[in-house]
Amino acid sequence: MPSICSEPAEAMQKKRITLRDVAEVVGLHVSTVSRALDPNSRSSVSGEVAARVLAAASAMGYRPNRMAYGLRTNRSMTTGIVLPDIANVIFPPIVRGVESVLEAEGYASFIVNTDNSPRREERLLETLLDRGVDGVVHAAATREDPAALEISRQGVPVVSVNRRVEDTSVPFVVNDDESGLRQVVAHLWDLGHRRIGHVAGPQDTSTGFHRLEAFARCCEARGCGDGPIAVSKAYTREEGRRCMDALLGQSPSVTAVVAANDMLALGVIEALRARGLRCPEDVSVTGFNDMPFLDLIPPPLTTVRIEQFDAGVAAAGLLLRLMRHEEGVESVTLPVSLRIRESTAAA
Amino acid sequence: MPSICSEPAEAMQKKRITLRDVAEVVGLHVSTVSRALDPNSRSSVSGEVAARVLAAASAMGYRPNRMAYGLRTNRSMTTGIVLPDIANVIFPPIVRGVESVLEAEGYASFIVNTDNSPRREERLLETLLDRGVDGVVHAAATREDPAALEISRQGVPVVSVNRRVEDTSVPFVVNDDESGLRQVVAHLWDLGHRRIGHVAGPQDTSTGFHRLEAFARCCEARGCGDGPIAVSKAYTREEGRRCMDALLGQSPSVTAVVAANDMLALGVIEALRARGLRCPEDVSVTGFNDMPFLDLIPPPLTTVRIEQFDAGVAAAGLLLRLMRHEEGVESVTLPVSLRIRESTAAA
DNA sequence: TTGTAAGCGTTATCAT
DNA sequence: ATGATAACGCTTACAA
Repeated sequence: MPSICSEPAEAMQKKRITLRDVAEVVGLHVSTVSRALDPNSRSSVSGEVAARVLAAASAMGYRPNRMAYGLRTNRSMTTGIVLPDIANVIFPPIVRGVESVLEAEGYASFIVNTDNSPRREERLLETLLDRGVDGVVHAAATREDPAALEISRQGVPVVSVNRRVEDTSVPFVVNDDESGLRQVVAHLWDLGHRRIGHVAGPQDTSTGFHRLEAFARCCEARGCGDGPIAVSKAYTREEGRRCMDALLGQSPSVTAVVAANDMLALGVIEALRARGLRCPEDVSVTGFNDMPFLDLIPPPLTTVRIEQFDAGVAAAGLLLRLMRHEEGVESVTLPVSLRIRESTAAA
Repeated sequence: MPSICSEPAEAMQKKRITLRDVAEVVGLHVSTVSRALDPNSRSSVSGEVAARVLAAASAMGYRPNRMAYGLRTNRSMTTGIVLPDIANVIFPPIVRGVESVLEAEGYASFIVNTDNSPRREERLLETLLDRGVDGVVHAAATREDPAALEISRQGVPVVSVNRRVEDTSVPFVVNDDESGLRQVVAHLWDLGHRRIGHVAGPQDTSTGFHRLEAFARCCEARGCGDGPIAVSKAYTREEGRRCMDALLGQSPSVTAVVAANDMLALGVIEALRARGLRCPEDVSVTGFNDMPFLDLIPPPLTTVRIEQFDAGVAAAGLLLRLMRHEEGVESVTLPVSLRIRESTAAA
């Protein structure tokens, strides 16, 4: 098929410049060019050559082929961020925190969304590994997370953030759920509430589980351990509504409800409103997370502030150390603080 | 270093199974195994062999190395989704729409977040291409988007969604901004408003630009073309507040304000409130997008409903056709509808 | 139907 | 300081 010039101006799919192209132009061997281009081995090449190669490469618009690089080195300079729910506004700040440190180190981050499905989680983790990510920040971990444990065991650096896997072989950055719940219950107790209910989070998440545990312990300690509890299946408004309905059916006399997070709390307040009950006049409600947008939604929610961005930063820090095979990477628990607003009032 | 068994049980980094490993086990050549595993060329291998290979591969937990596959075939079965703002809740439904069709076709999607920075956008697009994505769904396109145009020109399949690039070489799925704005202005006019202001979106986005154009045209046609206009630099609450302050300074007599999207509208209402003005009693306000959460924020916002999930589905459909090199991939404009709620009232 | 071998674009290990 | 060469794991003509 002898064609003088078969390129239609349209689809000028100009072939990507490779190392060989650069080598030909500068009249050197590809290996020399490779060395000149790699900051680490640049020292083993003459200054004159380094300069010439660098100039030619940038002039020609050379961009290394990451596939080839990855195949050869088994590194991709890419990390994955696994989110349980892309629509939950507490995660963007975490993502920003993670990216702020990883980008500075030359890593690109790909975000994936499990929609709280373990099957999707497993699939997506596989996908990420197939694409050769060097590490994973996991914000969608469950307490027993076979998929996360498996890849961690295989030697893939994984750090969970916000939630943790009970098996401590996966380092984590979490918020002090226990302390947060203690502060919330103390606050309600001080307001005179003696019949306090709890809309718990999904029990396969560490947050849901530990907040429920802390709630029970605090109430027990104060002698009001008989408050009603409803366990949600997901951190959504819908589940908040459903659980609150169940709670009220079971025990109409509650004067306060501790929700395991803000989303659930919003659902709780909706359920209250649907029954003609008001918050906080009839029932006090608390959340957890202090998510964005809360300031626009009445009543201003009393909640537990967590430092989302900082958690992301910390998680990325751990991941970096893991990826560098450093020793003694310790999990961290970040402090939280109670934000008293208008959804809680005297009993 | 003669070690009988140097593997510490700890770091049992069991080497990844390769095609060769499978080939050895079944006693066949790698090429035969490769053919047996590829549904397309499986026909050229005996049924018995196919079965044996498939069994062995799954028993051994074989997972193909995408890097090698990609290096060889120049395909990665991966697509990128570029978002302008991961914290904006209108994008999750779009992402879900995109994923719903791409996943069914075997593609994994990686989400990246530009934070509205053209520099980040350029960097992230490069990152995605370096990692060998087969196509890009671009929700962060600007009207003149050098980076998007460049990769599109290079032959990378790109579809923009929600926003469009003016240069039509990048196919798009957008909402009918013009119609939406016409409906909004007609609604306000019918309510008796004659002095209508506009808080416009960033003029480097097609949404901001075309909504402003449509606003001006509609007002002109009705003889109230002298309403004040403030142009925002980003679709955020903060910018909404700032622009509304400017608008009121410039022209305190407006009785209605059309915001270019819901985020801006929320800021507008905040600015109003800060001055002791009420919505809708003193000033009517409208938004655009009908984003999630709006139902919880008072007053219920009159806005333009766009079908976010559908837009994602449509965009993914176009992208698939592009990736298959099909002809005649046509951009689409989706219909919108006015949602009249309580943020608008008689003048 | 199966095997052979080349090659995708790199980096790393030699030798020069 | 630079060049030759092998190898990473896979696909795909081509040969048998």
